[in-house]
Amino acid sequence: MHGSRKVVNITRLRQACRTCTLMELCLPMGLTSDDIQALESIVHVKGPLDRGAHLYREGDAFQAIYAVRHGALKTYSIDADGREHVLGFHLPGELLGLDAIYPRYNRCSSVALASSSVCVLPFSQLAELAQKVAGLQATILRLMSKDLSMSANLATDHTAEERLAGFLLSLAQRTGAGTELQLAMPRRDIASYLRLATETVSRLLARFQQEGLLEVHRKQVRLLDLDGLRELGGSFEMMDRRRQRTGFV
Amino acid sequence: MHGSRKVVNITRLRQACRTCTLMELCLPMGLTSDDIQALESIVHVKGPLDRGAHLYREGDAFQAIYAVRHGALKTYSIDADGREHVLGFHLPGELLGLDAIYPRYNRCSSVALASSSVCVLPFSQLAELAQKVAGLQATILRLMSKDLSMSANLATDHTAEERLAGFLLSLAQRTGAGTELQLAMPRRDIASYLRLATETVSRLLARFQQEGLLEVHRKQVRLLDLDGLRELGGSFEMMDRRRQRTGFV
DNA sequence: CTGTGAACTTGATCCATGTCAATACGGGTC
DNA sequence: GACCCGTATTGACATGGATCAAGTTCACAG
Repeated sequence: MHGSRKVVNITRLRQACRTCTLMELCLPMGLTSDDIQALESIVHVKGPLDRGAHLYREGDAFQAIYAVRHGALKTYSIDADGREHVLGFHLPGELLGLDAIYPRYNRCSSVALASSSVCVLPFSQLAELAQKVAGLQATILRLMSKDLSMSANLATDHTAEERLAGFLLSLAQRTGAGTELQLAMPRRDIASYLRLATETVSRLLARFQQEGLLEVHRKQVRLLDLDGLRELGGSFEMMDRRRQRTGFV
Repeated sequence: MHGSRKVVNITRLRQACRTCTLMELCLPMGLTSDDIQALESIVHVKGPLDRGAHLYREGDAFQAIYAVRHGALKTYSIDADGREHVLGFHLPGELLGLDAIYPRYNRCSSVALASSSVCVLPFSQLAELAQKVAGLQATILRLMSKDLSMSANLATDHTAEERLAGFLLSLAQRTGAGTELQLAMPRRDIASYLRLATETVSRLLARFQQEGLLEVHRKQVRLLDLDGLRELGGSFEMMDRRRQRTGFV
């Protein structure tokens, strides 16, 4: 764990947003080439983060927000009784750490679910730049607004069935991989995120499979009947048409 | 409904943020006098909205965000089965409509729970101004970040007991009225927001009263044992010390 | 003061989901 | 290929909260 540091730590690389396949999902979205150049000058890449490595921890002073480049991360907090609660999953192109702006320290921890890398966006510099670049300010506001919509979505679904179906649809959309899902997170994390027992997730997946809605084997999921799933968990459906991914990181 | 229009419609008043008792909670927070003057020039007051009057409806094009001046509003959406889901309550000093920035139309409706008035902040002008006034951009980002934290809080509590206790603590803090709460919303709305049955809310309030945690009579609630309530629903506790209200609208 | 309807409370019952307990699988390593 | 251990599945049972069904209280109108 110590000796591997030298190998792992390829941080502080400059990031070329202009050639990043995630450009259409991420902050540079809609910016001019000049604006993106300015953005690149304050961004650097961090990673790869091994599975289990933390990006930040609850209580850390707020310094930066992050954009996922590849891999997957989860955010979680530990409650008074020591139980872990998963607050969200973060896939390539998505921002991370926005909830720390207000309290000025992180109220949750963030850990890699698989080997991952992120773009680090030092917040004070980012805010300063957004002051000059209207399109950047607009993009940040829009992405934060999207996160607000997403949490409202989770809130609307109530039964276990609805939440799991909605979660799978949401994942399918966010990964852009069509109907073929590779779950980056263990059942326990899905359950925690949806506030269900691990066993319930397992049983529901089995039932969905019996009903012909999907095929599941461990972390491999193939969605067979999208309409059927939508009937169960419709509200998770997101509104973003641009999210159709074209490339892969 | 039609004839009363003339009386109700005292909209388009200019708002003097500088003398508003909510200044410390709302957008002008931390701005210079000049900046606030610029803000005032784009803000106008709308109201009073009678109980049941809508501020905006699901599907409306996104034009403005709103700051509650007095009263209380709820946001809700109607699902595919026609059931209403309460997404949030909005008290004086709080912003409303931020979730519509991203999709550019409102994904939920907003209705007054009691006679209310709001400041209307036309978004394009607000964004333009935030471009010039760094403190305003910072304030907007911070308030949006706070909303993200709040939704994470709701997500963390699981049992009915925890959610209701947390909700009451949150309300007490947000109203700043100490331990004396006047619930603006009916039980049905509390239940919908916390994803419980109305009867469960009623029973839990009765139980909390039996246990000496609070006194409740219809919409009047007096919190007697804050520590006891915190033990049940601790995670709702907010981090904002400035939220201690000094005045009243 | 009395009537009316909506909001709330209380009680009885049921069921979805949590909990506890085995068991099975599969990816690593040697 | 065989062992190992964390992850996932499956089963049996317990229970919190939903649902159904009366009542009760209160705000308000007349």
